[in-house]
Amino acid sequence: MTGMASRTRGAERRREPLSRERIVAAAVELLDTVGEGGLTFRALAERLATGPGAIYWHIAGRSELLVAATDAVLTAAAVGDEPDATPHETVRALALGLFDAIDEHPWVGAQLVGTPSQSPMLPIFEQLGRQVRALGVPQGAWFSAVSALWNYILGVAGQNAANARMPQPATDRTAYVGSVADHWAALDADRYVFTRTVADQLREHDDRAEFLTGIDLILTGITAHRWPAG
Amino acid sequence: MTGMASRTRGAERRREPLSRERIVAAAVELLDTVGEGGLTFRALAERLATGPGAIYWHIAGRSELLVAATDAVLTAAAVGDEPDATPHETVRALALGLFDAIDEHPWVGAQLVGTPSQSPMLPIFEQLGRQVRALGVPQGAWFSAVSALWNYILGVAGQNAANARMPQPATDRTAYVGSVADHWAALDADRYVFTRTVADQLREHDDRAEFLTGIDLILTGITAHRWPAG
DNA sequence: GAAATCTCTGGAACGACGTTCCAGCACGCC
DNA sequence: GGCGTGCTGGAACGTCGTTCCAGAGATTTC
Repeated sequence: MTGMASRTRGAERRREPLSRERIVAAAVELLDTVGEGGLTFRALAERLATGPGAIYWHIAGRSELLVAATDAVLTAAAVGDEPDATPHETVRALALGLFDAIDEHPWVGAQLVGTPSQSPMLPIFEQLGRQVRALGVPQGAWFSAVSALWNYILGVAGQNAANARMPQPATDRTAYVGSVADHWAALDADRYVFTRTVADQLREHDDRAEFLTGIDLILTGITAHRWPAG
Repeated sequence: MTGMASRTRGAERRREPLSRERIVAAAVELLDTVGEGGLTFRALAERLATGPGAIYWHIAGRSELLVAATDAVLTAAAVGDEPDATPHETVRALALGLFDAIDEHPWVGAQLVGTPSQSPMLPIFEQLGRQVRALGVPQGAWFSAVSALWNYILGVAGQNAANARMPQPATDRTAYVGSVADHWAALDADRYVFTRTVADQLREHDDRAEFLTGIDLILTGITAHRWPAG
């Protein structure tokens, strides 16, 4: 497509025309810089040098824009599967790809937990399912096993989104975790024995490694669980 | 202006004054009947026969109101622990209590995933932690093990909240699940082999039982996992 | 008992939002 | 030229969270 006026209009327009892709790209940029609440049709219009009404010609509304933005980020972060990897490794790679995408764009996490199984997630669900099948889980338990993985991943996604929303957008994350850990360590000694004990583990933990540990945990459970006959 | 008799009968009490509790109770009622988006300071004021400004004397803002409503529901649903129960049974009871509370008030699920570890959840975290400890997990892995349970529970909470938000508030849930299952069954036969296969499991699954299966799965993983030395 | 003070009320108003409406532009086609 | 169509962008509508404030009761002070 060297597009020498093959389909484009003869004269170059003054500005690049609006398009669904340009709008979605601007929306992702806005979401990344100012957060979920910062995505406004007015701000978006200003960034695109137009008015709010023009955007509605290309996109039905705010929710469709959020779905499109999520889809754009997720398909860009899609993981190609290594043919020689074990099911365990493949699940880890899939989950890590999701984690990193959500870590980079926390609003994606909020969007994923806020809407029921959406189209951009279906391929990931499928890939997870195939690995579960390859782990030798009996067919009657496929749905349960994948659901466990699924809900865990969405839970972490939601927590990441919530953490990114809480303090000032630029506050240091370790400082925030540290303040929560301080709070835990100062709890009542009798009623919160356990929480006090793990305060330091909270302070020093690494989100990404912890997420992977949870994945391993569930995979261990999936293979070790005594599934009901079926 | 002849109103000398503006005073009501002596026995008739004046309208019950506003109070934080009355406001929170009305908010929970509103959230249960019209959903998360239906909680409006104007609707709340109308229900309390007052103006929006009066509410702000007792409660700082919308988010504090949501936290207070969540706290009210969660403390009302708190589970007392049976002394003779195994750790496994106790975790199941705790998780089920949370599940049922969220099932009855789906907006609680959205609230829990939308805010970082909040005060009303700390007791539950503590109780979960004690059971994990009782399961024999090495101390260095306490935080990881509880986090896995935690994130799974929050993931299910978020999905429940999302499901309750999607269709018309009164639409039958099984009909909705059925339509999703139909969609899954009609997917491309090559690219979605697995998803097609589990479409019927999705259609016939029971949310509550599935949730419990996931809990069992993670508990199995926690006890069977080869924790790193520490 | 009058006046001052405090607590609490509720209606009006502000600014921002999502969304709709519509007058008008630039083009493709006759 | 005229005309229709695809697209633009600014104005406007209704609703939201929130703030403001004049004042009603109740309570205290003189």
